[in-house]
Amino acid sequence: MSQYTSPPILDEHTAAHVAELFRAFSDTSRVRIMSALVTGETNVSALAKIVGVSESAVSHHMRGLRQMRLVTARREGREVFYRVDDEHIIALFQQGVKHIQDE
Amino acid sequence: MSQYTSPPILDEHTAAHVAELFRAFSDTSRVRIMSALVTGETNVSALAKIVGVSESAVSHHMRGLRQMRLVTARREGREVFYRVDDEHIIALFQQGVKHIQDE
DNA sequence: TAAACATCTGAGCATATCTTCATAGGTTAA
DNA sequence: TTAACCTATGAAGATATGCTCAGATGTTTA
Repeated sequence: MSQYTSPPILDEHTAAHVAELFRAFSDTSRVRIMSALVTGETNVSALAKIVGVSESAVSHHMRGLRQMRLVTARREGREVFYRVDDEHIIALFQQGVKHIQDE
Repeated sequence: MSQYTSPPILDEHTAAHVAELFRAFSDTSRVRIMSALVTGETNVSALAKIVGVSESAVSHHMRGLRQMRLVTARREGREVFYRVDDEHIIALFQQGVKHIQDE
C-alpha cells in the first residue's frame, strides 16, 4: 500500500542560498535602490541622490547585489550604470512590494 | 506637450516595510521553518526537530513571523501549531526557492 | 495538588550588517 | 601631465540579529 510522505524540508545548503537571496532585499536602502533600478538603468551618483545615501554606501550595496548577480554593471566613461536584467528577480521584488502596498 | 517621468522610487516608510518582509526570509533557520510550514501545519517541537535547532530558537522565530502576520498559531492542548495562511506569502517564498533551484 | 510536558520570554554573548571616513583606481578634459 | 570627476575599497564604529541558558507560563495527567 502506498503511503504519503510530505516533501522533505529544504536542506541546509539550499536554505542558506534562499536566505541569502531574500537578504539582498532586506535593507531599506537596497529596497529603494532596487525600486529605482526597476524603472531603468541608473548610475551610482544618481542612485545616491535618489535614495539619499552616500555614493560610497551605494557602491558597497552594488558590490553585494552584483556578486549575487541581481544586477549587472555597464561602464560608460567614468560613470557605471547598473540595471536589473533578470525578469524573475524583478517579479520577486515587485511581489514583495505589492504585498506591502495591498495590506 | 506631455512628458514622461519615471515613477518615483519607494518612499522611506514603504521601503522599510518591504525590507522587513524580505528580512523575514533572510535567515537559514527561518527559511527551513517556512519550507516545513508550507507543507502543512506543524508544532514547535516538531519544527525544532525537523530544522535542527532548539525549541527556544524556534519559538523566538515564530514570534517574529507571527507579529508580521506571516504565520498563524492554533493551540491544541499544550501544543501550538503554526501554519502559513496567506497564499501570496507562500507564492513569494516559493518564488525565491525556485530562483535558487533553477540556477 | 503535584508532576510532566510544551511553549514562551528576557538577558547576555558572539557574530553580522550598515554606514562613514579616508583613500585608491580609473576616465576625461584642460 | 595635471586636475577634476566618478566609482570602488578597506577599516572602524554603532546597531541589529540569532542563539543559548535559565526560568516563567499554560496545559494535561496521575
